[in-house]
Amino acid sequence: MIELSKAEFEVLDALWQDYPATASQIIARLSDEKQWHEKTIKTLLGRLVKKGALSFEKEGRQYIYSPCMERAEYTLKESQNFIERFFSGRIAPLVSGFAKSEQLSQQDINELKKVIDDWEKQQK
Amino acid sequence: MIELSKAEFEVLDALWQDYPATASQIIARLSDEKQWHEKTIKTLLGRLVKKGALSFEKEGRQYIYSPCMERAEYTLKESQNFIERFFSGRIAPLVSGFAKSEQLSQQDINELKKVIDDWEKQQK
DNA sequence: AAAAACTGATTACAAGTGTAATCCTAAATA
DNA sequence: TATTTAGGATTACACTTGTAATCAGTTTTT
Repeated sequence: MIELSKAEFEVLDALWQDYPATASQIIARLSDEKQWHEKTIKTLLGRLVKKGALSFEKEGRQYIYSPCMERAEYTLKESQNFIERFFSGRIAPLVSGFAKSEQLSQQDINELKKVIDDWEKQQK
Repeated sequence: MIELSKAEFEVLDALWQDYPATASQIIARLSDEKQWHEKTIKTLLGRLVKKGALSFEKEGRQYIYSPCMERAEYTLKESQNFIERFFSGRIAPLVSGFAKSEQLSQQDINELKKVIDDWEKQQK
């Protein structure tokens, strides 16, 4: 699995919002949430390319970036990894921890029910 | 939140197995799963103390270590953090991702149902 | 008592990370 | 055309992390 740092992920996440995109578009998107210097973001873009998380095409003297994988694919792998490390690969204890500490809303519960429902239909 | 590295967490996890414990007990526990040198584990213990994740008492010339927080408390915070970063704080999309990629077993589903059930009883 | 072994403390060192600044070249502007 | 500017490439630098080795003092062993 490609290992991304937190900052790298945030840049990739900005690209996932809408791609392909140029560096300056990505910088513009991030400027709302982060106080990163433009140079910082370019460094991170370079590292993402080096790690194989992004590809680009030249257009004039600019690069047009695209992610090399889908967000869902990446977050699924990260999730598996996380759940393996902290909960021996089982997902229920994570949810249970949230429930016990009253971190679950009725909406969460409804959404979870729907996920279960869909899963069961799928099995049939 | 105290930030622990992967290696640090594994050492702390070994301590959570049973504590208080001495360095050599922790080293013994870890020797099954990891090929870490004894010195490496002691370094990690030192870093955990420095970060405030462990405390110790002297007993003769040894230290008897204890974790400064419970495992459930730590994993809950990590989970919140994770879900915030990757799923904007909502837990269902994580579970849904697992479901879609066929990572959920019937047992997982049963456990999740139970969590939901308990939550609903709690609400009443 | 001298040597060996064990404990924690200190030091080491490369790779990764956050956070840019500087350099170099091409394009835009004055 | 001379200069400023915008883009990417290269360099920087402190802090963290993985992974120990060395040091220094105290028990054990011989």
